[in-house]
Amino acid sequence: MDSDTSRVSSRPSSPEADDIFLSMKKSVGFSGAVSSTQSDSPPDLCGDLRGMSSADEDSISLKMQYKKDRKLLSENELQAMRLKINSRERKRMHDLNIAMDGLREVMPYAHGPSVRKLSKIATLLLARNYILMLSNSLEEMKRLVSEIYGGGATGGHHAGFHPSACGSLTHTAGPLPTHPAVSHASHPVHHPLLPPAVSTAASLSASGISAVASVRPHHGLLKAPTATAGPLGSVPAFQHWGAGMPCPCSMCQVPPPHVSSMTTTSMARLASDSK
DNA sequence: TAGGCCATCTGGTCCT
DNA sequence: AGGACCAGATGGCCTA
Repeated sequence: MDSDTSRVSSRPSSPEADDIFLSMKKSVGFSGAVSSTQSDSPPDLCGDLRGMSSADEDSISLKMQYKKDRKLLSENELQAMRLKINSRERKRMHDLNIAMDGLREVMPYAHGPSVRKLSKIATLLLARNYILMLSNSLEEMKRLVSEIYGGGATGGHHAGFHPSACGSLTHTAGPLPTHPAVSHASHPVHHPLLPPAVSTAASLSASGISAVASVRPHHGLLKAPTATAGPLGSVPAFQHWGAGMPCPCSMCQVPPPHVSSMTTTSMARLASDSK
C-alpha cells in the first residue's frame, strides 16, 4: 500500500473518467478506445458523426438500429448504462489492485517509499514462490524435528515429539523461519523468488535470484529482503493432542510435494521478456 | 525514444 | 436482466 507512492500517485487511480468519457464523446468522438477488432463488431454509439458521408451515416445508423433492436434502449439509456458498466469495471479493477497491494504487503521484499512497487506479474510470481518456499521450509522443519525427537515413528508421532515441537515452534507463534533472512542460519532454505526445486543453497547464486531479479534489475526492489515476521507468525495454537488423532496444525498438515510448473527456464523467459 | 507497466474502455461470455 | 469476469485495444506515464 505504502510501498510506492510516487508511481501510483503519478497517475490518478480513480479519475472522473466518466466525465472524461462524456467530454471525449462530445469532442473527439471517442474513437480512441475502439479497437480494430472491436470495429468489426457492432460499434459503440458514441462515434462522431461529423464529417461522415451519407454512406457512413447509413452504416452507423444501421448499426445503431442493430444495437437498439438488441437492447431496446435509447441512446441516452445506453450511454447511462455504459457509464454504469464502466464504473463497475473500474471499481472491480480497483478492488483487484487493493488486493494486489495487500499481497505486496506480506511479500518479503524491500518495502518503502524509495523502493519501486512490484509489478503485478512480479507480485504474483513472488507470491507463488514464497508460498512454495514456505511449504518446503515447513516440510524440512518437520523432517528435522522428527529426526530430533525420535525418528518420526508412525505410532508415536505425537507422543514422541509433538508437544514440545508444536509448543515451541508453530502453535504458540514461535519464531518460525518465515523468511530466508531468518532461517538461513539453521538450514538451507528456498528463496521466495526461486522455484523451490532449484533454490538450494548451492544454486542460490546460480540462476533463480538473478533471473527473477532481472525482472526489474535496476530498481533495487528485490534487494536483500528484510527479516520481517511472515504470515506464519500468526498460526493459531492447537491443543495437543489425542493419541492417534491427526493433528490439524500447520506443522502436521504437510502439503503435498509440489511439482513446480514455474521452472527456472520459464522464470528466465519471463525475465528476458521483461527486458 | 523504445519498452514496460498501468488504467480505462469496451464487447463478449458466463453465472445468478 | 443484471452483474461479474475476461480479454483485446488504446493511450499515458515512467525509466533506461
